[in-house]
Amino acid sequence: MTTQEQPPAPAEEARELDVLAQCCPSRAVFAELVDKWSMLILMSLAEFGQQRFSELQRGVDGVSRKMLTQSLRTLERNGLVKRTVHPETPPRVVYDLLPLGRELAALVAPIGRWTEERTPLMLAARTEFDEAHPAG
Amino acid sequence: MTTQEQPPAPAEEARELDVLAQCCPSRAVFAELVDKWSMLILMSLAEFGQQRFSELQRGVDGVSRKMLTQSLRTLERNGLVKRTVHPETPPRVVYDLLPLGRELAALVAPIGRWTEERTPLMLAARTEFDEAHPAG
DNA sequence: CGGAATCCGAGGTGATACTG
DNA sequence: CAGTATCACCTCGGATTCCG
Repeated sequence: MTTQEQPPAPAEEARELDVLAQCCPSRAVFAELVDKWSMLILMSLAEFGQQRFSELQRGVDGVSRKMLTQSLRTLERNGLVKRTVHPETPPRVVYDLLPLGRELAALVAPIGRWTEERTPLMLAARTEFDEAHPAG
Repeated sequence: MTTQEQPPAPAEEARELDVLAQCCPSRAVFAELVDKWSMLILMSLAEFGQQRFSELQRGVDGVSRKMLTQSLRTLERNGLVKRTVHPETPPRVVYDLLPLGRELAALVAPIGRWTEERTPLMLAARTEFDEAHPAG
């Protein structure tokens, strides 16, 4: 990507959008989406399809109602997730991925699978590291 | 993946993404790595190659020394990054990706590029959402 | 220069209670 | 059921200072 310094873009949107730069809007968006709960929610929705609030809370193990609500709101606000309220009694609220969310979920899933594959290696590395650094 | 001994396997219920289960070791690893700063650091190292501490601090815009140190330690401890101290004066410490880190960086980079591409869409979605939910 | 140590405020967590 | 509200924590992250 923007590996080498391009000549200063002449006030064009050809300007390098780099998430590494704090000033870039994409950086703030990145910080909002790259969140532990948000990514797990995306994975759950991508794997099991649309789910109710309580299903998500059970699916994404360990998430509190507060954080689940908050993360879903963020995902909804950025156009990644659709929230549908079915006016029944008791009420039924279903969350589903929008195209934008499906795109990101497709990129996130490999990280989940990679983590599962490589966890043994990383746990071994931890042990080695901790033995080499007994003090701290 | 399903590293640990399965308790009385409650029938099927075979999860494909163990990272969603709190009990699975990969979940804790995932939570450690899926961190804003860690991912930005990986992107910087992947894009610009090995870098010194101060270079990383300038490259990953906005990161404090504390969080940079902490994130680098975590990455080092899990075997993703190698820390090399050159005994000079002033001291020179260089960080570089290990194979494991290169693997993850390759998965993270697309998310960064995707964020940059889709930021305009998400900002638009935000505006729409905020207008539809004036109360908050 | 590359941290470690310290302090401190913001924000996440869990429990509980309440609403529509 | 799907939240919101509140409170008591307690961890996290930023700023500052000090050290080899």
